[in-house]
Amino acid sequence: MKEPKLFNKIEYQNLTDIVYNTLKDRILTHQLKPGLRIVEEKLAQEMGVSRTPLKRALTKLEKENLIETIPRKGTYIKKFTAKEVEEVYEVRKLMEGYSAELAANSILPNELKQMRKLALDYKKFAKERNRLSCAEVDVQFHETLVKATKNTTLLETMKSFNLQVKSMRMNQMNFCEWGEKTTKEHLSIVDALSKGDGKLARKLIEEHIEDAKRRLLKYLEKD
Amino acid sequence: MKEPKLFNKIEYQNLTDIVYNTLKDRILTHQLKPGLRIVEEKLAQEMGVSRTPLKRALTKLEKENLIETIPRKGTYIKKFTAKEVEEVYEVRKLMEGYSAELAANSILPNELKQMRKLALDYKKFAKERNRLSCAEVDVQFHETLVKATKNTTLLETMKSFNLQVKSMRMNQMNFCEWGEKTTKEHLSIVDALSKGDGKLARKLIEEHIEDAKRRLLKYLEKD
DNA sequence: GTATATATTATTGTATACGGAATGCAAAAT
DNA sequence: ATTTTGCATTCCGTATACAATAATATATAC
Repeated sequence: MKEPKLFNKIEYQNLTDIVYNTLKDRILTHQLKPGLRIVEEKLAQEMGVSRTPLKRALTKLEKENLIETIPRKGTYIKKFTAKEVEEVYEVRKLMEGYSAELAANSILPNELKQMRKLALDYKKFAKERNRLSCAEVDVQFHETLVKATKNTTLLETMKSFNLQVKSMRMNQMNFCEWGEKTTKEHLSIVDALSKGDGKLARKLIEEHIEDAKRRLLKYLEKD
Repeated sequence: MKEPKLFNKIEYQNLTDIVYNTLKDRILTHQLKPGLRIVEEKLAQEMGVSRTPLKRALTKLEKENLIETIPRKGTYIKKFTAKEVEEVYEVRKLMEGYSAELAANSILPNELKQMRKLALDYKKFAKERNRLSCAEVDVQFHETLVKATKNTTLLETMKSFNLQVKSMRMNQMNFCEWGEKTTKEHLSIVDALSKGDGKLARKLIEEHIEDAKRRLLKYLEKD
């Protein structure tokens, strides 16, 4: 008999982690703009911490390809080139195509349900022109798909990639314009999965990502 | 008219990078054994540096999944479970299968040449029972394949994975036993690539990695 | 003797200090 | 006018110091 827990473990967050998460958010939402130089002392003071935890947070972000550090020079918010966008989306296609085919046999009912919900949430947020929420729900949809493979390593890799994806498409102002289309595509992917049709699911998601890539690249060209 | 350069750029290596590279080597060769606890002060003294650069190096290694840090407790050399081995090898199959198919159309003559050389080097080292060199040459063979796709992002991801692969199979004492078989398989992959037969190259490398996975898992069971 | 409380030690997390490299600018030299 | 040099400033890399927490040992109560 399981007794209800009165308390959840309070998890200690060290300054490094807080700084890391805060910075990550500011970078992904482009409040810290790509190309910007980070001066450690200044930023540390603004955040009310010393350079020690800041530097550690920066080291982590560097490993995630969200900032670039040139030794003895400085650190800069990462600016993604068109080639990198192209490459990251290719890898996404690869990973998610594989996931779709595999997940068709292993996805759990509640995962299907969750994906359907996320697809509909997207529609709602798109109507409200809430870009940030659209982006977030979209990422979650795709991550749930990969999660359904039960391959934690793949999921972690995917998550790391999605950080870059978020930053890459942050500027895309017409993100919500495609709410209807995206939702329809997402739902048809869920459909294919629920029917256990892996080949179809793979085809659909690959096209879906390819589309998104093309839209994004076209958008970037205009800059 | 290009005048000959008298000087190459002197590249500065900061302590963090030196410590990072040294530790990485010791971890991958299991001179630092999986499960071992790292006490910062002690290790820093042994290496003759302060905790500052050491800590930064550890942060990097953590992002590469070579060590685990529990806040306020300690950091430990990563021990891989059978499930993780399984997962990493699945992702490898995915990435390299894709690379093989793609590379069949984009691989350059000198890349083909290099792969052939690496395959033969493997044979040589296997005869000499030089496990470390075998492992190194093997990794290079596979990385060259991915490099041939010209997708830098994919290559970087692959490299990061290969660090874990190296650690995972370090204990496998019978690594050289399979020199003949491995070399034959590597050469047949090069063959398929040189003929531009992407489908075949994919099939061959997927089987090759699947084989390696099975051997490794069987080996681990005995522990 | 076991369990609880307290003191001690070990170790991590963070702040600070300092040397030295990079940068920018003004003065000197060409 | 243009280049070069010297100097001041800014900023990064590293060492060190200190605070906070976890682990361990010791003492005390029952």
